Amino acid sequence: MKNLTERQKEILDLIKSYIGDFGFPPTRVDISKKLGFKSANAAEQHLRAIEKKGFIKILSGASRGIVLIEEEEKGIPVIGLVAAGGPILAQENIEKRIPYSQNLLTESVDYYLRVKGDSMVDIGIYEEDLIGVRKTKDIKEGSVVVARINDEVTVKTLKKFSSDEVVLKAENENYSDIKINPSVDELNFEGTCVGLLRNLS
Amino acid sequence: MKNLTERQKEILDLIKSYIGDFGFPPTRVDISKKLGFKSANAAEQHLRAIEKKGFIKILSGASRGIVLIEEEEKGIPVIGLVAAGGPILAQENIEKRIPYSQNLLTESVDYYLRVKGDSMVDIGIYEEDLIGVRKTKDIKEGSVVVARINDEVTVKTLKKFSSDEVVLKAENENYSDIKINPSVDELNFEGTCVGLLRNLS
DNA sequence: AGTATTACTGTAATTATATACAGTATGTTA
DNA sequence: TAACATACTGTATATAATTACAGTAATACT
Repeated sequence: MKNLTERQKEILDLIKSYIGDFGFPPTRVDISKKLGFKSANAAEQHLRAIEKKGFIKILSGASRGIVLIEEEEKGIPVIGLVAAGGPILAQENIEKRIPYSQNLLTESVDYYLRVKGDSMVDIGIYEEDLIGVRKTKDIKEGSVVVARINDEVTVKTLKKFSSDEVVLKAENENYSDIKINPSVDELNFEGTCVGLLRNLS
Repeated sequence: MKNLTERQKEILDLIKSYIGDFGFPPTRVDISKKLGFKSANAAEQHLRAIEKKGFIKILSGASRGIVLIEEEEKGIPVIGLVAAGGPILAQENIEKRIPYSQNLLTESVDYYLRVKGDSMVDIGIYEEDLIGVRKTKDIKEGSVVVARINDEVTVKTLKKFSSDEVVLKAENENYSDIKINPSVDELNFEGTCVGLLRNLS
């Protein structure tokens, strides 16, 4: 997918906002009026260029037959199992995507991670829950973090974070703390947990 | 807003599903083809009838100029505190609304209810969580329900449901079961809990 | 019995729309 | 330097689409 020129972006944005306003795409004349073209053919040729670059599909013969091609990055990915050795957000880990939800969780979420195991039940995080994760390096002691220890991804509370020792706490009395020496084990923080979703019944 | 006839509903549904498929509304000819009309005017007259009843707006002169009129519900309501004496979904109870497009839970949700108190912590439902509620009379023992007892709204697990006794269980060992005799106390089930949202951090 | 509503067919006119073809001009790539 | 992409104007035309007008027929309401 090639990059659009400034003008082409402008036209694509116009199409999107027109659809937002009216519920259907603009005609070539509509576009030309809004952008001040004196010929509808200017719009036509822009549309063809945008189609060629893969951002829209023009349905031949149909009036207003402009179909927006969905961008891949639409919606927040839901991660099921994380395959060892790769990044969390690798395509193979993405179960599905759910529409952006800024209004739902107050902080912005980069992805949802499906919880495996019962290590966090004491703070109400259960198996199969989806936790909303925000990718950030700015993690604090006391917050629930997504950590990767030697390629294994885990969700725990960050109890202690210093240069010579990191302690991750499972919120379940049956589990004991995980103590990590960062110079021995490979430790990465993938993000902080900012919300939770659960499907009941 | 008058009621639509069966045929008119069929046409309105067709319009909605067509928009879902293509991203723009159908023409009169499109509608006629799908429903087997031999004259596009059949569609035209149905559209006028549907417009007259307030479900769509026809933009004169524009091709595919059918605008769906949104029903007043602009999203799933979030209920904070329920004022005594009124219905849960009364305007005064609605904190905000979450757009349908952002529905993250698999089952359909009629509203979200903000949890007050700690009576359900043992199954991971905490104060300030939002539970997704589905309005239904079809409730089962064992499921988490939203009940109204003498005008007070509460969230509990339905433990026993028979004609002479209803038992609601708080999922917190510090609380005891609520036993209700339906012939003495007024009991209504507002719905079942189908999901949960939590904002962390 | 008369009027209105629903649910269509059939024809036709007007206008809305897509789209081809012929240009002009500028800047970028091979 | 030729070929190509971008960014338009201007004209023209086929066809897509709306929409008016004239009917038919069944059912409901007053």
